[in-house]
Amino acid sequence: MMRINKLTDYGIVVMTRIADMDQNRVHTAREISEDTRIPLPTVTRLLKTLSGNGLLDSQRGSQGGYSLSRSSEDISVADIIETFEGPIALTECSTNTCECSYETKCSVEEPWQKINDTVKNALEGISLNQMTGKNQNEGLLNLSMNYNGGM
Amino acid sequence: MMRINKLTDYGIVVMTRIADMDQNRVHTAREISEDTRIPLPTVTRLLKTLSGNGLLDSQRGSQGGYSLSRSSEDISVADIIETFEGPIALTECSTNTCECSYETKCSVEEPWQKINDTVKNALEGISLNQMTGKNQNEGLLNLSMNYNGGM
DNA sequence: TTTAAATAGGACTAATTTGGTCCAAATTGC
DNA sequence: GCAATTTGGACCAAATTAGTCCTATTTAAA
Repeated sequence: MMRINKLTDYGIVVMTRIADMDQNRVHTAREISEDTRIPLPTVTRLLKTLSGNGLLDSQRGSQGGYSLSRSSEDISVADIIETFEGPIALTECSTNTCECSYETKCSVEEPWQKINDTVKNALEGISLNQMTGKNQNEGLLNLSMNYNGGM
Repeated sequence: MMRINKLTDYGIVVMTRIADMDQNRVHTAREISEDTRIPLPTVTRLLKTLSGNGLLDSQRGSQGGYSLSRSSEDISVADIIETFEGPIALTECSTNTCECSYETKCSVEEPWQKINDTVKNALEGISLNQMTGKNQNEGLLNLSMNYNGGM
């Protein structure tokens, strides 16, 4: 548990898949559905959300489809998660709209901010490019170096 | 979004509160409920879970109650989260029971493992002691130093 | 200009998870 | 024995999430 939502997970799969495809043409929802085996209606919704949030460019009409709005190096896992789930925040308390119905909750607010920042930075450090097949090893290497270096 | 559950959040509040209390005696569910303003039945359940997982010691009967099973320095936020939510894993794929119904999902499995490790390590680095009022500043300082040093 | 192939937007339902409450049993100290 | 606790488990209500479907709009090509 402490999971990201299933749709977010699918969203990352879909984006990864598009990043792996030919960048010189657009890809239709149907094509991506067949490719990932995620049901078409669901893929449709994912793509709408992703393009609505600027991670994908869309082209309507016949011969239309979707493509990455920027290079896969410039799209992070955090970008995708935030598209589906809003700002990365493990507790309500760590958002600015905190109401803190229970007194003591507030004493843990500041530590939570830092915890969230840590998680957020970790996720921002993973690019879509690192999730794709070809660049997988490089990506992993970088991540573990960055992380272990600090601890 | 991408939240830990409310009960987990409460669990951290409760544990923090107990860590802030007199360590020389046990504390009843009623006392903790009044202190945190979390309803008694809910507190009862939280405490049962926490003691069942070894984070609290329990003493039955009259004059009974709960106390930390070990020093607040030796209990991490990760310990508490895992008590309520099981192993820290942002996606199903990152647990060993992954079924991977969609082919492409598997190509993102390894990166996810690393992402989870990063998050997990961050949470393991925060002790309950750091969440309490008195030691708050020290704790925060350590966390941010650890983290920023690496990136 | 018509048609077919796409995306866009939003409503809706079913399934799942979560939060919260309650009850009966076991334990312990007075 | 009695009162104060924890223990274990069942249970229901509320909220969230997943998934589907329908209609409108846009575009390219026949």
